[in-house]
Amino acid sequence: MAMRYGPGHKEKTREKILDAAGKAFRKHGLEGVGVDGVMKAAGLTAGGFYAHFKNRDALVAEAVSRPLRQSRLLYEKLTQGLGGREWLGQTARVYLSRAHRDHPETGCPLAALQSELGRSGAETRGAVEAELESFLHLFEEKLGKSEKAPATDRAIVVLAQLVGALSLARMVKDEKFSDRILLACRKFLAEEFEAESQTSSAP
Amino acid sequence: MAMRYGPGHKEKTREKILDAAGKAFRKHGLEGVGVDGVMKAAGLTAGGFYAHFKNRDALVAEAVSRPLRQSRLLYEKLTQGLGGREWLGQTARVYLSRAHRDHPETGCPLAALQSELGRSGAETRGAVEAELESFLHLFEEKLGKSEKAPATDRAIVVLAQLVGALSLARMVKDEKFSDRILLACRKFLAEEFEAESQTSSAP
DNA sequence: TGTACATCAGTGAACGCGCGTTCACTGATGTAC
DNA sequence: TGTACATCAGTGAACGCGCGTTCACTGATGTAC
Repeated sequence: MAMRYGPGHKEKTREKILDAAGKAFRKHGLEGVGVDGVMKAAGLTAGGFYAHFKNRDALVAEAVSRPLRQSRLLYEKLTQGLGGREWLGQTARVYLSRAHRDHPETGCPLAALQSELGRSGAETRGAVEAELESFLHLFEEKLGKSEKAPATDRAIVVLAQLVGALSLARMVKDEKFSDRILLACRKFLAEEFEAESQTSSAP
Repeated sequence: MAMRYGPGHKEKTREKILDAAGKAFRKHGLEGVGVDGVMKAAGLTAGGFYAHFKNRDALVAEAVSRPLRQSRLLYEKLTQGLGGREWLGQTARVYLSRAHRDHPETGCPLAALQSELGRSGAETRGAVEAELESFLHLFEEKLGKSEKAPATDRAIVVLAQLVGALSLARMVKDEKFSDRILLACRKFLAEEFEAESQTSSAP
């Protein structure tokens, strides 16, 4: 019972697979779900997979970098006009929220797959690095430089803080403890990080 | 050709397995190496494994929490007498070093296994959480409180920064870029983090 | 408009392989006499 | 001191299972006449 509806539908199926894979990998890890599981989640059977992707590695690279790119584009729109402390406060509040912590499957792939990405092949690592640089450029623009550190360094520190804090919060078992980690780091970024920072709001 | 040398040798074999597993898991991930691979790395055959551990999960829990505990005990000795800025500067220099980045197999399990730990079973997560709390207590003592934040919050922020920065540095492909991540976060911790902190050096 | 055919996205069974785990066996050590 | 036996850490073959990948097949769609 094959269901096909004219041209353009292969592309839609491909996107369904990528969406399912993106969620499954973030939820269960890059090795926690197989081709069969991804295809089942997309409402398909395993055999059809190779009509869309060369092999499993190609799927991983795309399924990780795609949501990174998508959320950056969305995020650029959402924070348009914001900059400096205002921007940082809102970013920290959203990124270090309980909702984000409890739903890795729709959240940041960097935090969800951190250690596994460090061990991934060249294809995946390259795609991730490019997206990571784009995020840093955005952060630089929003944060600006300070008396002591250039904008790039400040962007790196903020990104490391965000990603590290969310990972720690997901690692601990006790929910109160986890909440405290989120709150402490959110407060730090919103209230203490380089209080004298020069804002350079985007146009 | 079984090699056995009297009492106490089973315990030594068990430790050899744990050492091999600790390194292998940090290098290849919790799912990147199997019982067979761990036993081979320890110079043994797969079958003998179950004389030492109930099952694979029991090995994982112990192989992750043991190096955490060991490095904390060592680290407590090494930083005895230090506190405040001096302590933080040295900690950042060692943790965010290129040597640490390039050798996850002997480094911090939190950074090496971050995302996988977030998905581990209750046994592993519980063991990790206990060790993580011990580290935070040590950090609190060393850092002390500031005008704006209690010691616990400051300890959490520093730990998140360390773990997040090392993970980012391991994720990117370009070495110069990776070096810059380490340097930026090291500088931040050593020179900018709450410059007016009250030191409370351990006795 | 209606029939015959080509296309090709998706199916589902099959493959070889490595995994975690089990178990009958081996053989060096420590003990009994 | 010397021989016979019990112990038990470690061996290695075997198991059932799920993985990534292949491939002959299916059947709804679009096209030709």
